[in-house]
Amino acid sequence: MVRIVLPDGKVLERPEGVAVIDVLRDIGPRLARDAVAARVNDELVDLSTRLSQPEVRLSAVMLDSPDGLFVARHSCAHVMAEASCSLWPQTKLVYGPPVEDGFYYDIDLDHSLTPEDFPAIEARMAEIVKEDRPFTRYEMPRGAAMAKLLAEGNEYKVDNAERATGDVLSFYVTGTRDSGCFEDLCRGPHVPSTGRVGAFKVVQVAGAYHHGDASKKMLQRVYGTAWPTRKDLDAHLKRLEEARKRDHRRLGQELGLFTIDPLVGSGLVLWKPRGAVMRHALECLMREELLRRGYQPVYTPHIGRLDLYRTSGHFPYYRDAQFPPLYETDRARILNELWIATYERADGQSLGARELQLLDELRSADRGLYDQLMGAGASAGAGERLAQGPDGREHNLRLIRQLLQHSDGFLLRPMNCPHHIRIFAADARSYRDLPVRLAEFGTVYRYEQSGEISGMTRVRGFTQDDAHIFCTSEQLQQEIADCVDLTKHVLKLLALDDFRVRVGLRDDSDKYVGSRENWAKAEAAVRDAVRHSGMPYTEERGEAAFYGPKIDFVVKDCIGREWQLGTVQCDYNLPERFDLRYTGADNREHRPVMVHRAPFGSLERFCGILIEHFAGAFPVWLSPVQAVVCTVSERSAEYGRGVFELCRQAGLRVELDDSPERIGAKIRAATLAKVPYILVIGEQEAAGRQVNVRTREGAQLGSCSVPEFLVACAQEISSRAVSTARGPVESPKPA
RNA sequence: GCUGCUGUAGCUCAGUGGUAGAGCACGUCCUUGGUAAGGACGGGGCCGUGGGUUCAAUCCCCACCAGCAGCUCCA
Repeated sequence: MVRIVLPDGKVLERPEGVAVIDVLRDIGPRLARDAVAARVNDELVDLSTRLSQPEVRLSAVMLDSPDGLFVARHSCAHVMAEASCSLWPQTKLVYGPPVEDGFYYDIDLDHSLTPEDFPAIEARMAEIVKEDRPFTRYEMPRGAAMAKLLAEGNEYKVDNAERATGDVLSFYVTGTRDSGCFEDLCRGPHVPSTGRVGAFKVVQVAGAYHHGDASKKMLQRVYGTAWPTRKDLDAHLKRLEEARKRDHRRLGQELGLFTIDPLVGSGLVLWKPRGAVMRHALECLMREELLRRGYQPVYTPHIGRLDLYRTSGHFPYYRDAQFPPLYETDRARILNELWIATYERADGQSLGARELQLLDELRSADRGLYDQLMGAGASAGAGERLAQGPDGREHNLRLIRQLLQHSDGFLLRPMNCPHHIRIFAADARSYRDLPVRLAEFGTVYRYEQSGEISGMTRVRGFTQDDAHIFCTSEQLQQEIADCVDLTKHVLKLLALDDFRVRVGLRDDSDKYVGSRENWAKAEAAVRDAVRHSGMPYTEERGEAAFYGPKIDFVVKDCIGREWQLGTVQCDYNLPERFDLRYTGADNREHRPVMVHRAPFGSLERFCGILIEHFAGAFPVWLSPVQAVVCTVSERSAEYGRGVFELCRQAGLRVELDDSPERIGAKIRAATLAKVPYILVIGEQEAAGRQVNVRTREGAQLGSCSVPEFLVACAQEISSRAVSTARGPVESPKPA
């Protein structure tokens, strides 16, 4: 017998081998009819599953529950796969899991699918759904199953089977077993029949690498969405459409905030006046906070010598993500390329072909330098010869760097830290000076892959609200905690409360610098700080910076893509690479620790996210235009111009619309421009020396005097009152 | 970077193997109008760039550039 414990605590006893569906039927016919799957103990299973353990917990899974949708979407992926195989018999199926809001199926197909194919796929799916064939599971011993898959000749399924665990592999037939119906290697579970997958739609197709490996073949990934009912599907499609309306690329265009011009360059943001206003407001906010928290502003240039980045490790670590170096001279270019070729040569190998070629180039470009390098000239000592042997790598790297002292290349800076480090190093530092906190809105340049560039969120030139803290290891804990606090503070101020915290740690790859001990200390410090902050967080291996672990604040944009905003990073390694020191209380030299941190992250990305967060309807303190004076007719225009001037003198960002349009059109224009306050000025207002206040939400707040309005605005602005597009909008309350 | 799609007026988009259209925006004029669109007229286009096919290319083919979606990457 099997003891079956139901969610309400009731216990049923049934013979061993009883099917879940039969148990549900005994509980209630409607339950049995509506369930799409079941949870047995903690496992999701088919309704046809037979119970064999002596005691189990059992609950029915309904289509409209998260579990039910997960199962139905997976089943829907099978239906889509069957449709594809039916339309294009050469389709090779790869992998088709449920995902948030839907599912996808990766396929290998010579015909490249376009949205024009979707109606045919959907039509075929609808037929399969209408046939309402059962999902029938059958199992085979691993050996037999592998033989079957090999015979079928789909190398992807063979690969999937090899990766699957267990002695038994399962298949699902949409129909009865051996009926010749579509079947697929699959772990399951599935809904009882194809009629139960809900309302679906094929939404897009795009490329995807097999196993996410860029060196592997590119497959076609067909995305679908599925919901319990047609109504739910429509609501989802509607939500997507609404989300697209708040896309910062669209709103940035519509509201005139920024533009990106191919003539200037891909991924380079041009801030138009209105966008610049909101960025400036954010910068002011941050400056106030930094001064309050003991930071010191600095300014540094946007480029630096290559040798700076050799010291830091940025060059050549991230060379393919950097704009190519600027070279003063051809000999600097050749020497640099020689340095890179030498650097990339594995230890213990002799000079490579590239090195020899560059040496040839150097000989014809600059014989003197060549002789110096090769030791043939009279001035060169034997020790300066370019070492040919297997152990010459380190020697040659040093030698080339030495020769580059005369004329080097420059790099558009990919990060600000090396410049700030050199400011720290410029003075003798005592422990009494620490922590030193150097802050700068520092613009950096990274050569992002062309396919990655997107609006303001992924660009090639951006400004970080950056700062570097140099402190003792005793101070480290508090400094990290303060940075986390600052980041939380600004996110809260902007009502950006939908973020997650990610602690990025190193993995075993070779992209990290520094010793294990340094990393262990840094990771402990970061983990400790975030734990003390009380925020939920996830630890992710392989997400660290190359010099240290970090705490990232990650938000989603309006179409669900995740972006890193604020970051706090702990670094024992760059102080070592730059040989930073301070004098301790013991009058001995000590190594400081660094914290890299940027609460906004990049102003470009942050503003992009803010645009979407507020759907362009910024709080008054951030609004590019805070009020528009709209005159009703020429008769009130002069008074209107006076009101405009008064507002402007009071420091309000105000515009005047005294055009010959009708008042309705002016209000419409101001509303669409999402200006928070519209001041309607007619003869009545002129007679009473008042303004009539209307909000972009359409509320008419009545009339008040100009000073009253200005005081209310000033209060709203100085308090940095925030209302999101979702929530209610606070307004001044004119009399 | 990879796969696919797209590129026509400032913006959103029609369109055709015989050198182009709409709406919005913009300009001028008329209208003096009270809380989301008053009317008339007008200016504006190397049809992304470079090659090719063709008597003829915005349209067909190729390459490049740029944008979009996804994948991969992201200090």
